Amino acid sequence: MRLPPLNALRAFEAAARHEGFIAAAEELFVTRGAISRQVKILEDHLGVQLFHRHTRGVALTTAGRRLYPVLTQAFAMMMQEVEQIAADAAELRVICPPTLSIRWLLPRLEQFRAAHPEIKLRLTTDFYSNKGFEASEYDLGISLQNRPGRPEDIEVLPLFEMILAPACAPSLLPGLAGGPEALAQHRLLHESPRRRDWPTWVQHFGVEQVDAVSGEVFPNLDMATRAAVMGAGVVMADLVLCQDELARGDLVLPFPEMTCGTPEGAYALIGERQKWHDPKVAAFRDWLMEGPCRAALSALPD
Amino acid sequence: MRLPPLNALRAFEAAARHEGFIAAAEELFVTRGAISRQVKILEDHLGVQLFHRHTRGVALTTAGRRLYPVLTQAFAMMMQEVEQIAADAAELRVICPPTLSIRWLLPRLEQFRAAHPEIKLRLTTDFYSNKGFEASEYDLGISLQNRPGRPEDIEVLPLFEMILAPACAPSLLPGLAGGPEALAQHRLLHESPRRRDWPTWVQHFGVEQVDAVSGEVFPNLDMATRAAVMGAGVVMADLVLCQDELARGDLVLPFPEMTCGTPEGAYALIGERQKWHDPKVAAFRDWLMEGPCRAALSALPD
DNA sequence: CAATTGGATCAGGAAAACTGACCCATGGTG
DNA sequence: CACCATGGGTCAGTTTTCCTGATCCAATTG
Repeated sequence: MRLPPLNALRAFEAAARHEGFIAAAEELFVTRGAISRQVKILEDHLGVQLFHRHTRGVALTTAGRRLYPVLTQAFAMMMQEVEQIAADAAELRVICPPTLSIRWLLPRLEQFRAAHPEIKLRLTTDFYSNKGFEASEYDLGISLQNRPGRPEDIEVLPLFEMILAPACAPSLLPGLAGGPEALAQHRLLHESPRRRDWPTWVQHFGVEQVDAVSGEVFPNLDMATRAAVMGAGVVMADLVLCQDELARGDLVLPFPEMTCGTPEGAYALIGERQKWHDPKVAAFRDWLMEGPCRAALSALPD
Repeated sequence: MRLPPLNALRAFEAAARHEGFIAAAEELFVTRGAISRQVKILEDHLGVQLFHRHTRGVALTTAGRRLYPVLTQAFAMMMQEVEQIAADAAELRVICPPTLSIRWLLPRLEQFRAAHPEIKLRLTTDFYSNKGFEASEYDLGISLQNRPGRPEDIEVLPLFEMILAPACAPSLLPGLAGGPEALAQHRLLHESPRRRDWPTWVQHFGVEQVDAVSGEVFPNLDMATRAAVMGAGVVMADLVLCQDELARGDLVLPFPEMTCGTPEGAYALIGERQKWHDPKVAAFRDWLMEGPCRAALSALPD
């Protein structure tokens, strides 16, 4: 047998739940006549009375009492999942590494929220591990462009180059007037044991006197930078992420001409290919390219 | 949020199950365009893509993979209950006591089935206990008219009177020529320890010499009657239920004028009032009154 | 005993669903 | 390499379903 008309099932369920057609009609935003008719349709389909009709109100028959809870449960199941999926779909989940998040993305996010109030953006500030997409925990991530072992179905959109240059508090400037070799006499500040920014720069410019792994280590570049502002040493700064300190003069570049990139390339927006043209994803992507990225590029040399 | 259009849910479920719109369309007896449209309606409602559209076929998205099994289960739940209820509704469950069933109802039932092929009649041949209706095990019962403690909402339709008269094999007739008192010299056959047919008759005609509870007991009147045919004794026969034996001369009535009724009254069709006008119940009732009952009445005296 | 309540019914009209013809892109085939 | 078959998208027009709103009806209530 074929499943009876679904609207009739829903009308019956509402009528049974409310123990009356009028209340059911109100719930479903229709008239009593509509409920009356739908219930009759279902009864005809099943070949059983589902309600006893009294002059005042209705009462479930044996068959009706049997059908009702099953329908309630089935509709509840559907409803719950549908609501959850719709709620999740309204969200855009983004993960961004700490320094980039706190120094660049987060301050600009209010702009995005204002431009797209319909999108519930949820930002996670943390380092990204590939399993975030597999577990469908995140719709988008910000990461570095070149990463080994990235799955084939991940789109990568470069945002802006990471440009490195040593930076320190103005008080340290005199001690570095002698040129890059003078760095050997200073404490180097590292963003993490994992990243290789000092070695990259030292190797790029062949400053052999400097021990590129000496100095102090922080969990992220933000903290290393703040330490540098306090005069604790020389940080290998990212020109974009430190632009505020540089603009204010809290940090200065002892060797402004000696900048280089990294093998990891630019910061990049990454996301599963299948979600790449999702409207929310597209909105975030477009906003990022139009606003924050353009601003970032203007902070870079050349 | 409101539940999305149910037809869209059904279309999606079928499409997901078949992994394609064409197969889903065939299942639901519509065109592919209809499925395509319904799926899109659901996607718009949820604000999520449910299928990835490839040039050849479709594939569920994360959201679709999540929604699909829930819908399948919910529809299956509904379907199962609906089918069961419809199947039960097509059945008419009747319970009838053994002797009446085997000697009267069952032989005539083929007639009913032929007249109403759409009704799946299921006969239970057993004694009736009131809980049969409460447990909605039976739609109709055949019982005796007067029974203490019968609930108020049970309809009772008398069928035909139970008329008692002693009956025996022709071979015993000479021994009873002396009149009812001669019964004292014969074995009495009882239909059950519960029924009081011999005492009723003996008391009605004041045959004091006869011990109305002596003799042999059977689980039902049918067996007692068959014993009587074998010459095992004298049974207190029901004229209607023994009409075949009487007509064939296998049994004879030694005192044909001495018949009486019982305090339990007529056989009666009983059923819950709320089911009394159910079409299947009405069909059975009407058939019973028109056919078998009329025939039964003609077998009775007066 | 009139007013109210809760449902049944029906003609007419609104809304949803479907059809059928067309389009498009792709992958296999002669 | 052209061509067909496949599988889906789209849209105007039509069918079907569904709903409305008015009218009945029967029983309860004040």
